[in-house]
Amino acid sequence: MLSVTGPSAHSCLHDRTDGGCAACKVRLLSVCAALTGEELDDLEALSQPLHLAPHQALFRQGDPADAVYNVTEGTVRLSRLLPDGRRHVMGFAMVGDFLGLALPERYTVTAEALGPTTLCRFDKRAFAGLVAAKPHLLQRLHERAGYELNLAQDHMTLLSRRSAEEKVASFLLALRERYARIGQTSVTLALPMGRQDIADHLGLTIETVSRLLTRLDREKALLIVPGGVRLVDAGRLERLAAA
Amino acid sequence: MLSVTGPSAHSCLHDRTDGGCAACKVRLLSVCAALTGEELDDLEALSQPLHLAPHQALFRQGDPADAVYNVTEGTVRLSRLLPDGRRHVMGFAMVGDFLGLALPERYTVTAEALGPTTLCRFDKRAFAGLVAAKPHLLQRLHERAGYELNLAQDHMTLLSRRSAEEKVASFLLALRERYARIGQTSVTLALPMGRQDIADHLGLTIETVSRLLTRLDREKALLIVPGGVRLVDAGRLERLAAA
DNA sequence: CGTTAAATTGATTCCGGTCAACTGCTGTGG
DNA sequence: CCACAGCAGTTGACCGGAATCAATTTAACG
Repeated sequence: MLSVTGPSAHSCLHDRTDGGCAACKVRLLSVCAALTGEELDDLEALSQPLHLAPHQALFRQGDPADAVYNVTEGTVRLSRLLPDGRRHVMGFAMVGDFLGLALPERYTVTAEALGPTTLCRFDKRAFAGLVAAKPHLLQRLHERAGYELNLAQDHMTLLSRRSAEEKVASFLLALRERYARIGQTSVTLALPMGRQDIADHLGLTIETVSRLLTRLDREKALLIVPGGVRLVDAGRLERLAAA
Repeated sequence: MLSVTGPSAHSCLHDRTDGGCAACKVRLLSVCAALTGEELDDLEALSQPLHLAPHQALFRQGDPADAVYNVTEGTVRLSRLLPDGRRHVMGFAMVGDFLGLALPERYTVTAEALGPTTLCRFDKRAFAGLVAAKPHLLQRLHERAGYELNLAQDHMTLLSRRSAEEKVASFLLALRERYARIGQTSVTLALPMGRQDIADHLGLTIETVSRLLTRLDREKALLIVPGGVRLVDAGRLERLAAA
């Protein structure tokens, strides 16, 4: 299906039989990194592995928020629907990302799996209890929230002050950056999301995204491959994005 | 100068001689609301009143972040400068707003006073110490960060998916909402920021903002007055913003 | 009153949106 | 095994909203 996604889905490492949180390969990427030893055992007692099929919704905008999640495999699309039907894709949660950072009453976005996805689910009340008991976990959540806020501000700047071409180039580079952060370094970039998702993320139309990708392909800045793009001339993209 | 800003600047109530934090009129609006009694005394010991003249910078993007602030009077413009000179105004901090929520290493935005402004300054190290000692203060900071994140997401949606007219209408209504939150309820809305600031906040040009305001004036949805606008037909603005 | 910055207004351009047709892939059922 | 339905993506023609360029008017202040 996706020819460039690398190793396919496997069982959730948060599953107790697999060694639990201590062995979780996304632990150091996630808020769980705030915890050690027996604290991890407490966390593990709360965790429930969860598997989503492609296009399956994890939760919807407006639903009462009864759980928080940690993505361990795959990609989740976070979006908002406007009253008139227009959609805005806030972002994409990838391996190590935490959903429900702010511990809100109700979810403010809809979360849907883009492909086969696994997560760790934590009951919100129980998790909130743990947070209340472990200040450095709260500390870590807050740091993460600050980081997210910063990303959100970057994205605002992108949305408000940049041309379509700059948006697409920045998007690809930001995605490469995120893959690098989770140890995926390849010139070929998987795009688990569709063109419409990219458009709704960048405030463009699907046609514009398509046109720009083909143009960048034609100009040999990248190569469109099934399920992703190969960044042939990353320097050129960087120049476009920086402008 | 501004004919609609109401009572003019007065001395910072965080000043010890004025009764200190306990008497601070913005306390319940700010993160300080997390604290009570003697904890407030601890906070107060750290607080330094600060006065800014119009257009004076509080800190600049990239500066080492050595303090956090609470706005007690006036309005602060938060902006980012892009390498090529384009500017994005992230938002406006008003009475009760906290600057430096995420306790970052370096400021990610530039903060400048729009008019005469007073703030409480807290040394960051000292404040961080207090936060570490008082989990419910951290809790409160984190709640606030979540709220900010939510606002940022709303604004992203606004920037990416709405027409110029919707942007301007939404901006005015959001501003009214914020004034209401701090007890300012008047049909006349003060606009302490200039047209260029509004444009840079909404991802528009100054000409477009000016044209739209004039049009809304001509259509009797609002009335442009020195230093602000009078919302004559708020219902109409709401219909425009909701679209 | 004169100087300067902010805001408004007008003419024109152009980027990205809209509408529409087409391509190609994938899966399904006869 | 092929026909075809259905959908994602691409491509083209055209249009329109906001940007750009350019004066001009208004307000602010010494």
